[in-house]
Amino acid sequence: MSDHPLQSKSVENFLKAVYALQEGDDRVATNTLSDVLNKTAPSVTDMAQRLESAGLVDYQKYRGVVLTEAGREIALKVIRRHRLIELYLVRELGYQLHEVHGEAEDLEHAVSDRFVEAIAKKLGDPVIDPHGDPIPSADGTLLYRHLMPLSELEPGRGGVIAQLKTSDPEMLQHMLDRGFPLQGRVEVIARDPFQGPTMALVNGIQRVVGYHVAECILIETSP
Amino acid sequence: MSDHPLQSKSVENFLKAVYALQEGDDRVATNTLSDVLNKTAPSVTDMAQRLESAGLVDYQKYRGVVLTEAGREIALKVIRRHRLIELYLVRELGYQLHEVHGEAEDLEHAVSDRFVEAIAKKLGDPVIDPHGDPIPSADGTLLYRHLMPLSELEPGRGGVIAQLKTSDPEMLQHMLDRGFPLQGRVEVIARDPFQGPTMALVNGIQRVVGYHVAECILIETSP
DNA sequence: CGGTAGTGTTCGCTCATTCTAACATAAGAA
DNA sequence: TTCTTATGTTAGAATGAGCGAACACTACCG
Ligand SMILES: [Mn+2]
Ligand SMILES: [Mn+2]
Ligand SMILES: [Mn+2]
Ligand SMILES: [Mn+2]
Repeated sequence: MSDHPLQSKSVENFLKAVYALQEGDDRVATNTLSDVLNKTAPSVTDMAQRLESAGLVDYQKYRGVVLTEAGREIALKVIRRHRLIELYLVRELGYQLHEVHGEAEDLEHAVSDRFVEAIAKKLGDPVIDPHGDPIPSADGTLLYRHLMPLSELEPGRGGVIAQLKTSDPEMLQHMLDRGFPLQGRVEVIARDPFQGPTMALVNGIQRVVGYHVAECILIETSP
Repeated sequence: MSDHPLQSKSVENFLKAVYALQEGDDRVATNTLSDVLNKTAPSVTDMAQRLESAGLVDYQKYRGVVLTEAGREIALKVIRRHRLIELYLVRELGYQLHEVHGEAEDLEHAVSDRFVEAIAKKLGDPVIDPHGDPIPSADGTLLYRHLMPLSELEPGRGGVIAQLKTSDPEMLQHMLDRGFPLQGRVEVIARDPFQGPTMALVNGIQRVVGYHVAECILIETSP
């Protein structure tokens, strides 16, 4: 427990990464963060210690990190910014889907609350960003949906493409190239074994996509 | 002469400040920069030396600093960003005039070229920002206008309010409160001596404003 | 239980930014 | 011209952010 004001690009990115990796209550390993953030392990340990003493994470030597409530609040705020900015870029400034993540990754650390709420209002307080991720509300609430990876849908089952879960512009582009747009109606026809490709009908057209990509195409299933 | 990539908020703000203070060829004193940037003198000297060795300014011990061509290019680019952002905030996001400077001061360091050109296009490639400052074009050209401070206009003379030359939100608010909006048609009626107030007709209504504020209200004069 | 492979931390450095205190120079007054 | 004051620079230190090399734990295998 400390006071330190502590805020910066590095800190915000760190907290966001912890939030994203920390499913449930699991502690996040420093080396995992090292990979995700593209920083060396010593840098991550160092940041973990600084944020621990700032009260934003609970860090325990050799057993990783979890967000405190204060840390979680900041993470959600940054994620809200990120996703609203992405949507704004697509809707108001003509960005392509694959262009927005990089830009938002920087802008999220520079815009004021005033700015965020102005674009939120202009966009009509949206709840989903252009990749299909939920946008946290100003008070930190997230829309919950139970989504299944396309890679796990049995042949015969289907639904709507609800999320393209990647921030890699190349993969995103690939998904669209292969004919899997957000909101598309999809029905699985078949899947090869050994992590083979999935064949599916998307909006009535037959499409094929590899296993690892299909893992990142999330479906809101219908009976 | 060096290579260093060197780019950052501090550097960009420094170059912008030098640009603004450097009328003609005059060297800018480190202490002047110290005031404007709200940094101590040693910090400024230090930055001057680092930018000298990066080839962005010409710094001479005890005689201040001038931009090199490379430095000027960066300064103009940052100013373009700043002013386009200000205009965008007013036109598209409903900001008040006095709110935009602070926001732009941060955003100018975070937005990409892609972003700047997107908003420039959306705004119709404007040449004047919401304070009346000229917006440098992408290739660094500035609209030139010969403007006179209201404080120097003889009684009987007049013109159009072309620029409110302050970044202080309070002063800006004050100018508008006193009835001196951009584009207003103004005619000087009288002025008290000893740096006294100026009386003027603005859009037909009689107004009064103090000397120091009148110095910052720039007029495009008519015969 | 003991040993090793893999994980995670410390140590010691570097750079950018900023500050305070101490020192140096330049410019104008006498 | 010499002295004083105002202006400007160095010295020394701190903080945040990162890195590579060396060291320390854990966990799992036999
Ligand atoms: Mn994103
Ligand atoms: Mn970011
Ligand atoms: Mn401004
Ligand atoms: Mn700035």
